[in-house]
Amino acid sequence: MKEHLTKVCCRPGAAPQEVDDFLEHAQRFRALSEPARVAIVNRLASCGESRVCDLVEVLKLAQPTVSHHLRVLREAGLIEFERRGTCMHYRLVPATIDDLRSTLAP
Amino acid sequence: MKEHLTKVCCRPGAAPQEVDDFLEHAQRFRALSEPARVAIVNRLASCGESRVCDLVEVLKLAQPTVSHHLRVLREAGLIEFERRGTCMHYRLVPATIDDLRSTLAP
DNA sequence: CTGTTACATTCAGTTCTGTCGATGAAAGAG
DNA sequence: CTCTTTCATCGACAGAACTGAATGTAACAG
Repeated sequence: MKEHLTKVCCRPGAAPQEVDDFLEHAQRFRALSEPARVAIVNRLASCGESRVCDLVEVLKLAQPTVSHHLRVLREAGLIEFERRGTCMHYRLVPATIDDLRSTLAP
Repeated sequence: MKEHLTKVCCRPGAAPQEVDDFLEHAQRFRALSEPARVAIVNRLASCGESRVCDLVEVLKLAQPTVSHHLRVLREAGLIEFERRGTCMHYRLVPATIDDLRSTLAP
């Protein structure tokens, strides 16, 4: 009695959809799975740009910790930076944000 | 020389926006930070409903592992279930998905 | 050159999380 | 009642990740 009456997939023509196919999406969601990183994204969204020293002051976290979170967001493609003098100016990458939002669309 | 010339927040009238204020958003993003869980949400979105045994077959993961992921998604409010006989039928909670998507809006 | 500022990286400690075998609970079938 | 099926929970382990002190690096001032 191994056979199931219901089909495994409701849409026979759809792609196989293995678990690994969703690795990239999961990695971007993971970048937003920490309150500090959501706070960073929120600030960049409202300010347009922020320096690291400002983020350290706002988030009340140690500077290496903030740099760590910025690296995670950067590697996920959610933010980018530009050097001006000794300061690093971070800003959002709207295209990635939009792409992530569209994956939640019905 | 402690004082900065630039304001800490670009929008003086905005809320304080502490790190902990984003804890709830981060928790929901965390629920989607695993490929298996994104795959579950994707399947529920396309099938409307799935039993646990079907998800085990599709995801090729052990049954306790799938139950664990379902619990994470359930506690995040992203999915809900209904018992029919001995089977548990899981489905999405569209309101939570929509709410999460709106947090990524500009 | 030296010193300072702003930031990244390294390292170590702690906590968290995915995975699955073993077990338990709930609902039928007979 | 017993047996089977379906799923949740428990327990343990390996790997991942957050945090921050110490250190390294790059740019600028003097």
